[in-house]
Amino acid sequence: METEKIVARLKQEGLRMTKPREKILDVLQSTSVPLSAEDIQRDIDSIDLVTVYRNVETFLHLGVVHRIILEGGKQVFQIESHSHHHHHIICRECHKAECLDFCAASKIEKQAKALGFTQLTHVFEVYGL
Amino acid sequence: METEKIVARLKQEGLRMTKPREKILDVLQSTSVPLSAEDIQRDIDSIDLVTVYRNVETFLHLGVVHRIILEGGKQVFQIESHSHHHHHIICRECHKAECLDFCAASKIEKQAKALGFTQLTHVFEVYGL
DNA sequence: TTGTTAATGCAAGCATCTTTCAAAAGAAGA
DNA sequence: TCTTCTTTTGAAAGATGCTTGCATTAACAA
Repeated sequence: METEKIVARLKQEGLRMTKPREKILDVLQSTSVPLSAEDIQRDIDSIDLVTVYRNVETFLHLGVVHRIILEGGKQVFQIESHSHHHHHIICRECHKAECLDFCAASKIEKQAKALGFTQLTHVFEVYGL
Repeated sequence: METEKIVARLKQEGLRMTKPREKILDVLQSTSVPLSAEDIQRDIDSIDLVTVYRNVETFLHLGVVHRIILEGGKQVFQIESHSHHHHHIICRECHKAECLDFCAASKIEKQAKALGFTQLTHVFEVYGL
C-alpha cells in the first residue's frame, strides 16, 4: 500500500503521520518478509519498541498491514498488498512468507454456524522449510 | 484416550507413569474444554507449573494430547480422543472447542510443495462465540 | 503562533513459557 | 527388601514477547 493512501486512512481516523510511523512503513514497504516488532526496531536508527508495537497495532486496525501468528504465538507483520482474503505458507527458519490463493473458510464457517457459533474468525497458516 | 493405553505409550519410550502425570491426565480426561497449563495446575492440589508444562509437552509428543493455539498465541491442551487429523472451532470466551470434520491441508500442501516448501505443518483454528 | 490532542519514549509490569540443578521417586535387579 | 540407576520433580531464576502508565514532545488546525 502506498504511503499517500495510508496518510489518508490515518487522517480519516483523526490520526497523524509522524516520523516514527513513516520509518516503520518504510521498513515494511521495502521487504516481502513479514517482520516482528523487534525486526522493525532493529532496522530503524532510534525507535522505542513500544512505539513499534503501538503503531503496527494501529496499522492493523486501519487495514494497512496484516498480522501473521507464527507457530508458538509470535506475531509478525506485513504490508497489506492484496485486497482479497488470503493465507500464507511460512518458512520456519527465515519466516519468509508466500501467499496462498485458497481459503476453505466458507465451507468451515457454515459448519461452525451449524454448531451455534457466531462472530467467526480463523487462523490458517502453513509452515515449512 | 484411556490411562492404560497411555501407560503403555510411556513405557514404550522408557518413560514412567507418576503421580503428577496421573493427576494431569485425570484433569484432562474429565473435561471437554481445552485447558492451559495454568488451568491444569489450578485443578490439582499441589503441582508445579513447570511439571505441567513438561508433561503436556511429553504427552503431546506421545500423541496423548493435542495442542490448540488460541488467538494471541496462548496454548491449550486437550486429550486426544479421535485418532484422525482434525481441527476445532473454539469459543473466544470460554475456550470450549468442538471438532470440525474438515481439513483442506492436502489441497494447500500440494500448492505449498509446488512453491518449494518441505516438511509442512499447518495451523488451522476457527474462533467464534 | 498558539492551543489542543495525538504520539513518543522511558520505566516498570505482566503473562507465558524455559532452563538449571539438587533432591525425590520409580523401576529393576541382587 | 536393599541397592543402584535413571527419570521426574519442584524451586528459583531467567527469557521472551508484549502492555500499561505517565510525563514530555510533536502534529496540525485555527
